[in-house]
Amino acid sequence: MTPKNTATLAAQRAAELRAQLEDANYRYYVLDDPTLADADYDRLLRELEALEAAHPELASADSPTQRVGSSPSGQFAQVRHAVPMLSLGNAFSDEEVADFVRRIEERLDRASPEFSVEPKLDGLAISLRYENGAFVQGATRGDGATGEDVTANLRTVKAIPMKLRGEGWPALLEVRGEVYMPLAAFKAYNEKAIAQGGKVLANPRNGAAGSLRQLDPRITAQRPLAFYAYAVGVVADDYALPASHSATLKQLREWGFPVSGESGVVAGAEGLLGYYRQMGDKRDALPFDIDGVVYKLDDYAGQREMGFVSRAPRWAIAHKFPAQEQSTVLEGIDIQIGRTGAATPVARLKPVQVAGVVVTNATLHNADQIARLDVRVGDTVIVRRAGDVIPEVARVVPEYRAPDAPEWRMPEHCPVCGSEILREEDGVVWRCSGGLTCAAQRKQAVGHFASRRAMDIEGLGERYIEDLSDLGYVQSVADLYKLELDDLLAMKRRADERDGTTPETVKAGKVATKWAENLIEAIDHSRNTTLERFLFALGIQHVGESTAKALAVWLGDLDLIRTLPWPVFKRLPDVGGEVARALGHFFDQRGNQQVIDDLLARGVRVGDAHPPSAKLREGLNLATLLVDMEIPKVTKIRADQLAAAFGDAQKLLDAPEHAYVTAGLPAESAQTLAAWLSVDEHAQLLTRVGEALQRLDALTPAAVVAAGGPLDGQTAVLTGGLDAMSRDEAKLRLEKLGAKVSGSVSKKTSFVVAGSDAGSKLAKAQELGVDVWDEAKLLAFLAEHE
DNA sequence: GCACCTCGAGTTCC
DNA sequence: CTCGAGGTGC
Repeated sequence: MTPKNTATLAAQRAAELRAQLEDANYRYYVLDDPTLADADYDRLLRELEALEAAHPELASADSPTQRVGSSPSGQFAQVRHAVPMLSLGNAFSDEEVADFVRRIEERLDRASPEFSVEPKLDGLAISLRYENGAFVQGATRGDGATGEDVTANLRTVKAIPMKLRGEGWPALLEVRGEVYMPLAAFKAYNEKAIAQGGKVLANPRNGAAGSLRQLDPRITAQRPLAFYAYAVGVVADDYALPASHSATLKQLREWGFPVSGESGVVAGAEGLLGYYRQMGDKRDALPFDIDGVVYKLDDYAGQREMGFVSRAPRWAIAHKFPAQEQSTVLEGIDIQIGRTGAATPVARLKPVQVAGVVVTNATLHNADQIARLDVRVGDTVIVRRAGDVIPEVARVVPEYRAPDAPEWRMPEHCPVCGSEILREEDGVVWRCSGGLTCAAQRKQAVGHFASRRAMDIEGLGERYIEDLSDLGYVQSVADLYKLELDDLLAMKRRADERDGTTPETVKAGKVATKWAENLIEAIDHSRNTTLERFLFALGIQHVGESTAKALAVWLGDLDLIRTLPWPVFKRLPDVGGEVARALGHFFDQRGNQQVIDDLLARGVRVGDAHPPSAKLREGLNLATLLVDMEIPKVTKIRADQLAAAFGDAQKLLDAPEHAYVTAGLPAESAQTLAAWLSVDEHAQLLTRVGEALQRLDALTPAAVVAAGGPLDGQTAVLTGGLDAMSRDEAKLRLEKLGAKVSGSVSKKTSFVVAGSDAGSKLAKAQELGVDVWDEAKLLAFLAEHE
């Protein structure tokens, strides 16, 4: 084969590859109907790259290979827009939109004119110039009259066609549109950046703007940008555009430009407002950020007649959504003490409307977060209500900082009780060390105890707990069961006096009595509870509903649980060292034992005790417990040897070091063990383990709980609201049929019950291909099997 | 040791 | 509801 032939073949193949790759881009970005797998796309692209490298004469600026970015260009040149890029007037209310429509109706003397409507993307406006169908220059909006030449960067945006498709296009064409970063791409980019320790993009808009202003197009090429066209700027003189904006958009799409699928045509003010609400509802589900919608009078004749006021057209307007982000002043940083003593800094903000609600507080999570954001009291900050409802401080506006604003530091003492605030070793959380001596922790402990999922004392809310605690009626949760009607009435009287409120009790004495009677009744009602609720109510660290239930099911007896040494807890599924130690630590405290005694003495009943389950007992012996005690150098094998040789914890403890060697341990291990056991604390633990074993041996283990429900072994997840019953009830009924009801969806989930307004869990279920039940299916299933 | 699955804990506003 | 971290299985 002659070199010439090779070159011709290469040229043919290159043209073929370019066509295929551009077609793939078009299908992906414009038609939203990808036909080529990513891997195939990459393969074709690499083949083309190789060809172009071997035959430099084939290289061309509009080749798809150029979309990976060429070398840095130094600086951006200025580009003058022949037709200025417009700015739009804004409307924030229905009236402003009605006014806008009325002005047009009056001027054109036409009722209910038609408007082209489209979402307003939160990105960066650009202009693209095509000469003879080829992309030659792209520029940012700049000030509207002059922008920057970002051609090389725009070549890397795959949604922008390098060549126009179809035919009949004008010799000169300028297309305007928005470059943006899709949310999924933004998220993926940041996740990757975090994993690699790189710089994170603040938000999709900044991501798009920053990416386009990169001097090195190779960096832009790595940013996942997309594009939507929304207008035509300059067009060759001899070319007649369609007569309306909507027809022009259609034409642009045929030429290969992505046009928003959310655009449309509506008539009159009602049409516009209807579209606005529709997009508002859809907003969170869109794959990109929008900050409003844009209305444009559809026909060009009407547009010409309306004309401009200064630089904004009278025939178009942007209708903005209430801002998701607002700036406000950080007036202070308070410390909130949680139930476990966690000290959480909370931003006190000058009240500001964000996305429809007035925000005055926002969490700052922890001290690390404050350091990361570098927030200082007095700063102007940007507050955001992002995808979720909870407001957060997104960032600081450094320009407005007072020069002498000091860095914020975690206070050394608890603002409530004055105890030291300490940080856990290599943890992020700072904690008040006061424990239950801290009024804040005490109040929250009572609140947790009384909460619906714990002891369920109806009517005992934050306010009463506050008063009961401050006025000295309730110090510990056990005091609740000491309260009498007169105490509550006296407390109310004192609280009213303290606050200077005129007690309405003078006139409505009966009402006040009724309130107190109800509370006494609710407290009395809570005396009858279950072991799992009781254990959960105690508020032991790391022990939530699920762990409390495991303790109740597997061990079955409060008297047993409150005396067991911590290694025994490790035998339970999903209980490891951390949780087991927390349990042991809780029950080791005399004060906690006293509270339990008081509760029982004052009539709290936790239901009938049952012996530990047989399944637990099978795996519970000296050998396993020795492993669970986390003794250095004592592996499973060593523990088996020791258990076999000594049989009993006390004998092991009393034995001299050489006996361990006789039992089979290497000298070094024996020495380590002896040293470990010489610590009093460790010896006592082993003694208690031995006693616990003896105690357990004396009990007849409970038979394995009878299985056989129709949902045995299945894991269900509930999301959204149900009409026929509460989620709690649904959970209970599913559990009765043998299902485990969990909070998060994973591959292991058997099915998800999705009620109304189901959120991310439903999405996750669909993503993982997990079965989804609607409420009807749930009801049918319950009806059939209960 | 790593990846995945769960659970616990904390949080705002009406 | 989400984040962080504990627990477990590979």
